Amino acid sequence: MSTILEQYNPHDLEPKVQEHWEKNNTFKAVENSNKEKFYCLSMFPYPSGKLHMGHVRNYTIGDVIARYQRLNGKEVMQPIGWDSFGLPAENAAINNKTAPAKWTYSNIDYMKGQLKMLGLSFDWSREIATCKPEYYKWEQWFFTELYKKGIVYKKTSTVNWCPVDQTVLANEQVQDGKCWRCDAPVQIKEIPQWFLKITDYAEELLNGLDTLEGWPDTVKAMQRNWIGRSEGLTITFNVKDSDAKLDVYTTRPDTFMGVTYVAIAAAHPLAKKAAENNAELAAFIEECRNLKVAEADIATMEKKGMATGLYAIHPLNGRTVPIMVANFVLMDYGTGAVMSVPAHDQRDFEFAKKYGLDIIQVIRPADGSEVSIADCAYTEKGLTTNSGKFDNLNFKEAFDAIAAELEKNHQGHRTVNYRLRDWGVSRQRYWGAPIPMIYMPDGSVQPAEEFPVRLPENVVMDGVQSPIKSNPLWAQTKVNGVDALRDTDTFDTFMESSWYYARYCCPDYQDGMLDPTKTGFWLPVDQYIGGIEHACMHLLYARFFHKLLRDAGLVKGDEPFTRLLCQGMVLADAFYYVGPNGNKVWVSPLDAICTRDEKGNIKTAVDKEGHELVHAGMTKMSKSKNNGIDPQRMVEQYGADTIRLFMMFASPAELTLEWQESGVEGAKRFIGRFWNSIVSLAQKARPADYNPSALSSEEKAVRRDLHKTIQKVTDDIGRRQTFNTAIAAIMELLNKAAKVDTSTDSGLGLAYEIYDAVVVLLYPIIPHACYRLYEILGHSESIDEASWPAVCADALVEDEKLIVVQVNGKVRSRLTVSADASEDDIKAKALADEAVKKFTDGKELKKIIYIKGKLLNIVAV
RNA sequence: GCCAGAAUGGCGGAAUUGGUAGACGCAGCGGAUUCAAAAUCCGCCGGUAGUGAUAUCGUGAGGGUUCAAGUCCCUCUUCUGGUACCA
Repeated sequence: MSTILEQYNPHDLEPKVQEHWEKNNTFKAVENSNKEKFYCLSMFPYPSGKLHMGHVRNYTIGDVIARYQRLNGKEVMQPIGWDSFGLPAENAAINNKTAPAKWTYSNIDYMKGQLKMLGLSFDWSREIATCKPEYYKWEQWFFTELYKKGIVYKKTSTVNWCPVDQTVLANEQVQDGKCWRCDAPVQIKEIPQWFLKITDYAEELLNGLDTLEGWPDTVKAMQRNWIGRSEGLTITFNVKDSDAKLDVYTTRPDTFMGVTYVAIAAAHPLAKKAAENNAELAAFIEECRNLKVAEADIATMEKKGMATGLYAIHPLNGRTVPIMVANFVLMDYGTGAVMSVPAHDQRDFEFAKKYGLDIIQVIRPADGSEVSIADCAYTEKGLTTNSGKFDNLNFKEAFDAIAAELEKNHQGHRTVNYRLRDWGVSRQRYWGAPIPMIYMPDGSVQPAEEFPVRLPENVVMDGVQSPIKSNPLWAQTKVNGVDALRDTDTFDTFMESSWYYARYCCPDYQDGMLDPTKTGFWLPVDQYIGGIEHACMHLLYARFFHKLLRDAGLVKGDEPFTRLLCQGMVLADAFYYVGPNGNKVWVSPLDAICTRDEKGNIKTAVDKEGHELVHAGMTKMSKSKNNGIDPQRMVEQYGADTIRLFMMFASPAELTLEWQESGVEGAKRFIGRFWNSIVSLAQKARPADYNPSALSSEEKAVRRDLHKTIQKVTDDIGRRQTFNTAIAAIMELLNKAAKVDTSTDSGLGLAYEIYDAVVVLLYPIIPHACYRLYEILGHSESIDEASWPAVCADALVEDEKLIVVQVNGKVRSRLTVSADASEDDIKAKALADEAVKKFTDGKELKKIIYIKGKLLNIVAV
């Protein structure tokens, strides 16, 4: 027998195993299989330059599920590609004096190598990059089809405008209300843009959530709130001494008699008209432009307003109420006007107090109690009061009565309203798919007919203007011999990510956007995995697109993703110091030298150059905060299996994961121990005849643990998706297995049974090590062809059970009883127990609660 | 602001349907091995009182429901994600 035992050396082993997979096309997914299909998809990455830990977490989770399903006999498709259009490429291109395309393609190359190092079981033959014309041409085609169907329309909408650079800014590019490049205060500007009518599908998108049993409730709740269906009233106010009318929408018609003013957007036509003869108002309207378009900014800014001098006439009580311009009312949303009931809405209340507007209480508590509206609005629903003939009605009665009255007068009607807004897809940027629309000299618009409308890749970025806008030649085209101009805007990149999952089914299909046969086979995606940050936007857009594709006959079924797992962020400590210009300079946590208090919290930190650092806490790993931990460096140091194991063990998938180097060390030690156990076991040949029923009772107990563990790991990975507890259960089992005496044939047989099973249980998580260990255990076929271990029901039978005995809810004793002990036996034994008697002596037994096979609680006073 | 999460030992976390709080791992401490170190192996490891058996307190804060609450309900605090042009 050889005395040199094979050492665990991931740097030697992992590339070899990966080469084997690549050579054998092990993970190529085929449609003509007799196995059940399983489509496992992780959200594709933006090729930012390097893989980050968020990617590693995402793809490791996906890979564990994919490999688990393969072991369970499924034909698994796990594709990967690149979400390769987007803003960062433009910024990087400027910084690195290169073209976005070149930068993007080289990033893809590099990151592809990094993904391969992780040993992920992707079918690389299906790789997609969305910035390639072969991909986006179909999106452009589909957009023109949607245009023909009336799903696409154009309207003006607001953007962040830098008046100095004369360019549109993303919300991200606005910092403290100023342009990130030139520091000029940003303004709101209205420009014409293309929209997709997602609101036409609002009801279906909302109702569809009820069918998504495999989605987390939290995501469904977020989408429900995002769609924000409400039932209310659209009410028309006449404007005093004018023909103009104002439409408002309210979900609280019961408060209607308490309206004391109407607020309109600064961009509202009435406001503009009123400002013509009012310099002060014109100045205020101008001031309202100094804003960011982001909802969070609007919601938290100081609420300001100014009277227009115009009055609206209340349709039911004839009262004239002032029309105010308010900075928090936006023309984009709803009708650009809102009715205000300060007595029963907190924002209206504060606004009314500030500008001396009337506050009239029209709702009182239903229980008859008094409520003061001196300090804040009363926003509960109750009974109407001070409402004339509508008095003493509850919410629904008041709603119905007021709606009926307004409908009779033709001044209002019931409306179902959605918070969801139509999807604006125009971007004034270069690095995206050109919008395939053409403007004719007569002002008409028509869709392009040839695809792709190609984006030039060899361009020079000036840092301000899109190259397809600054080069007038690009837009020039001819339609039937007539000179015309192309749209120079590009698509929102959420367009590409809304249908990539379907294109993976047929990445090379030339005859159309999608091959219905292939999508029919693979769709829906059985398991989708991605970050919770996409809960509302990407996941809603993709669901919407799926319905559009369905209506075009390109896919079947109503929903694209059957089961969804939203992984948490990967966090690391972030540090910065304040630079010479008052800017924050972020320092990598690897370069921060910390002192900690007795609780282990970071007290002070300095970097190598001696800058005193501010600890910004554990935050999402990001480029902007320079707190990314480089996965490649980690794989080079520890091996892919160790990184995979740590990621799956350190935290449940849906929660945040805090990067801790010591935890990685622990993961590596575990693999090493597991390796050594198997290598030394394999020094002894398998016993020829292994008979589990001949095991000693101690051995039987360990075998029971093995089969309980198989059962638990199956449930944890397959149903619960709590990979961390699956790993903990395996560790626990292996701690016990290490104590099995292998000097007897029965013990040796048991050890082989355990390690044969555990190698397969761990294969989804640490595939490289398990690949080799399976060989070392003496199996002739590859572990890639193995099957998930089966639970042996006989092994699970227990002859004893543990009953916890409580007195008044506190644990006082534990009883081991035979498995068939009756409730009365257990009660008698518990009451006779010394430790129990100590707490029941001299007391009256009120009752005894027995939870079968688990617990007995004696209530004694 | 609004929507959705999260908070449990020194740390990451476990407790699946209201039923033993702290599984598993990290760090730490003690020991074995070693010339020594690394690696490895064994043991201990929430607070307080006690030599100990044990008792008692303890799951962000404050209330409540229950025989029983980390878990359910109400109020609040802090942190995280999203908030429609970052992806």
